[in-house]
Amino acid sequence: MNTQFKKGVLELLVLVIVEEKDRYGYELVASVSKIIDVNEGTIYPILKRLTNEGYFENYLEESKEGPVRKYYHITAAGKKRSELLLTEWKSFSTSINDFIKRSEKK
Amino acid sequence: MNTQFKKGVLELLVLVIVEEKDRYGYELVASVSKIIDVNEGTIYPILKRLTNEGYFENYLEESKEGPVRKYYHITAAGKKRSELLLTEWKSFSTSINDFIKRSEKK
DNA sequence: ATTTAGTACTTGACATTACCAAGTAGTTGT
DNA sequence: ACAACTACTTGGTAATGTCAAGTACTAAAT
Repeated sequence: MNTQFKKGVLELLVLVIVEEKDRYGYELVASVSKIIDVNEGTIYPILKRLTNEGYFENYLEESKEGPVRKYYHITAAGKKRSELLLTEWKSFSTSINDFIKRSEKK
Repeated sequence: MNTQFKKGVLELLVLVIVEEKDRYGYELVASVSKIIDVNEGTIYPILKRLTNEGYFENYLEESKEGPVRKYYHITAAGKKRSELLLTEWKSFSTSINDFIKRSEKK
């Protein structure tokens, strides 16, 4: 799958998934992977960035099945960011898909 | 509009528009701008790249309204590339939009 | 007891692509 | 001459995803 298409969209997916409920990184990699193929080394830096930018807060919790998990919780700013990206994505993908439909009719 | 969303998609738009008929750069900037906001300095490098990669061929033609125009014509490889990107885009945007719809229902 | 597999996170080097800005230059109308 | 529009070029920058390698913990198999 074209790597370029994912740019920006992964951030949106991560925001939406964490907004639903608190998640830890490894879990997120699995969740996002169900939607589009993605790499561990891609998701973790996004989590770190979104935390630095104030969209997430994190806390640690022990696990019975492995090492400590770092959970991410969305902030108010994160919810705003999520809504903004969602709106932008819908408008963007609609524009592109409408254009494609028009060009296919010809 | 989120710059990142455009990555890869501009190449697709350019391919589809040139596939329809031969186009010159300035015209393409205008065509793509009708679909999504885009910069001159973004389109010209894409044209150069797609030509270097064998997806376009170009030729010059005089214009009555200004300097010489460089027209781009799609090659067989370009048509293949266009189809591939189109398929990938449709699959990608469908995956994302289906996920969004599911998450909004909850 | 040791190995293997699965869980969980980190990070540095790299590749790709869009933006911005500035520049060159032809044509037309004032 | 000058401004406005047409037309193309390019160098520096920013943003983000990939790859690869590494650290480390737990549980089950050998």
